Amino acid sequence: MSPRVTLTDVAAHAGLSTTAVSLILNGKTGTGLSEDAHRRVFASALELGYRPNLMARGLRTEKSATLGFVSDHIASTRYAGPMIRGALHAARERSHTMFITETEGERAEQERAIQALLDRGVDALVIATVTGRAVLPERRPAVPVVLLNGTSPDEPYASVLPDEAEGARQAAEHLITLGHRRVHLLGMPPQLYDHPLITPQVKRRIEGLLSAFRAAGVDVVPIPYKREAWDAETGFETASRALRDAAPVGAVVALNDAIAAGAYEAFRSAGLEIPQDVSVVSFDDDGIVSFLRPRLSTVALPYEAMGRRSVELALEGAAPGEYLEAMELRVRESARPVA
Amino acid sequence: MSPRVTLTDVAAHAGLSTTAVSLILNGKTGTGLSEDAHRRVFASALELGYRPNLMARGLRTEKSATLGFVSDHIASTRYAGPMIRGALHAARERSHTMFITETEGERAEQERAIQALLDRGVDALVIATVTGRAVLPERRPAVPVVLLNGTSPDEPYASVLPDEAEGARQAAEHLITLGHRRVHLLGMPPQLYDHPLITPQVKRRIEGLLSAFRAAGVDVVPIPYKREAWDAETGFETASRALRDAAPVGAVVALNDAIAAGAYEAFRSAGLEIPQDVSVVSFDDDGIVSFLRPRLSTVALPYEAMGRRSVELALEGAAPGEYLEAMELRVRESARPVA
DNA sequence: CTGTTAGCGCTTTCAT
DNA sequence: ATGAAAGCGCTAACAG
Repeated sequence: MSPRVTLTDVAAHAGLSTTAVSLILNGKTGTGLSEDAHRRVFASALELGYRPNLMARGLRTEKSATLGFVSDHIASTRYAGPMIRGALHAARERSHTMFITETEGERAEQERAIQALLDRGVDALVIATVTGRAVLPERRPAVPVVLLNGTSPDEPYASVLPDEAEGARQAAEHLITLGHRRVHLLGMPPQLYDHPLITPQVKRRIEGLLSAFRAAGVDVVPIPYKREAWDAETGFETASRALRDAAPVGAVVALNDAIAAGAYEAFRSAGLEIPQDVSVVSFDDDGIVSFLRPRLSTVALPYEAMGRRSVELALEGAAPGEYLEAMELRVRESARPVA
Repeated sequence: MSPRVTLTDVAAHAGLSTTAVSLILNGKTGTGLSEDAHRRVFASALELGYRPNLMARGLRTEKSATLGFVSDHIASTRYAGPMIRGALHAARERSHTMFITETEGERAEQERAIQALLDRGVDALVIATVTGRAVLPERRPAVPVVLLNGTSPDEPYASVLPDEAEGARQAAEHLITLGHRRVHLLGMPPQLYDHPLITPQVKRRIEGLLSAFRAAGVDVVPIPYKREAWDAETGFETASRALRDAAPVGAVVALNDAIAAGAYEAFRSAGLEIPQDVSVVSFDDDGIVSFLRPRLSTVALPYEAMGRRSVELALEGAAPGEYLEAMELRVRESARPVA
């Protein structure tokens, strides 16, 4: 409708030059502009409803107050949501606006997305993954890039990751403190390396568990998965196998919540009560298993905090390296002291 | 790193003016520029890796190839995901990039978000809601706006909605075709108007059901909810009440999937088999109840298609009015012919 | 067939 | 204490 109000309009209305108005509106200090000039400018801007044209400003300053969030998946998983929400909040607090794109994990699509964002002058890029495996851009963009929930094997990028080692330590510590001296690990990979499920994060989770238990002299019984999936079915199967081949089972660590859910089933079918007969501790705090009773004690993935952190780092152009976000054990009712 | 390649660079390299290059690169026709000029320009652009600066272009053309998606919730619900995905796809197909913001349904926050997006020159806005109740902008923005999954009571906006009336008709038709002559409606509102749960969409769902059943001479038994929530608990309670106060119960329509899930429980506790003893049809096709057995026959909400449609309409500046997206009955195993 | 010029709205030297 | 002028990269009248 009404043609946009520009700096020139405000200047005319305030009886000053655009220079003066720009200086004042941007809070530039040390420009001996009079008190009165300030007053007039603010009044005019307010009265006319002036809003700076950010594209024009960006053209001049090379800053767009905009950033790009490139994610492999956003709709198809419940993990993306919290990361995006955290990122969105951090961006908003810094008066930035966020472009979001979804790449389905395809390299070509990601390149297109990054290019499209760069063409629009984003100030920074966060490349997020829900799978834990980041796809790196072919050429390093000219703006800061941070990897969210994914690592860069060789090339140095800033990457935000959950502190799996410390989270694992807490899970182990919990069972140790409760007096358990023998613990089954449900969903262990048959071998630790070069396996599709084993992202660097997962490796740290497992190694953290192992080293904490070892340090405490706790007996660890790995129950590897057969199917390559960390789902409820695997949980059911590994728990059943533990009961059959490695009894007695007094405490288990499920490598994620879905496995824990399956294990619950298996233990129940076997007539065992949780936590009276067997203690369960798990990872992720995945909302989807909130229906479990007794409620699951699990180490939460800090997705929202990670999302937030990623844009903070991106906007301040943080140095390459790993930025770990704390994982926290949420103690509920699925584990208790050994009888 | 390398300073950005501009139009001027390409022009110099090709030995032409920026005008010629601009014309050629934008595929402007009818500008008798020589074949040779075309060749040289494309070659130069390619060789130098030229990418147009979209902010500069936008400053000139008033088009940014950008749009804003303003949603009340994105992380906290599983409905937002598909809408966003659909919108993202439509935007990408049209070489547009999408800003996403989350407002928590707060008017002030939404105003801020809209203003921020307008400041960045978005070409259009889609205002999405997962609650079904759109918050309208205080002043109508200067760019096209479409409401996604929400209506505008008074002011005329383009709004994309599920075709609830037709979806309801399909659900009713299904039971009618199976020979049911008496159907219980689980989760009916005590009165149809001025009730918190009753968005215009829901009203159409209910009225669609009622009119289809009435037309077929089917006996409808409404079982209103007590607690104001369409959740599993309400499903359990209404189904139990139907059994107790309005037996026999041979077929029910649950007003959404959560209610259906609760009803499953109630029927089972009462020793009834689905679908042998009672047929169940429902609405939403909410992934979260995919665990139900027998699998639920339900009328799917077309969220992804709606998301897609919303940006198509926004980008073409569609006229105010309602744009309905088809709902589809997904026939599975929860209903069968009357004995 | 091709080039000159102006200008989008803003910031930023540099003068005064 | 304030303003003139240049210029960010692009497009579009208008001339030749």
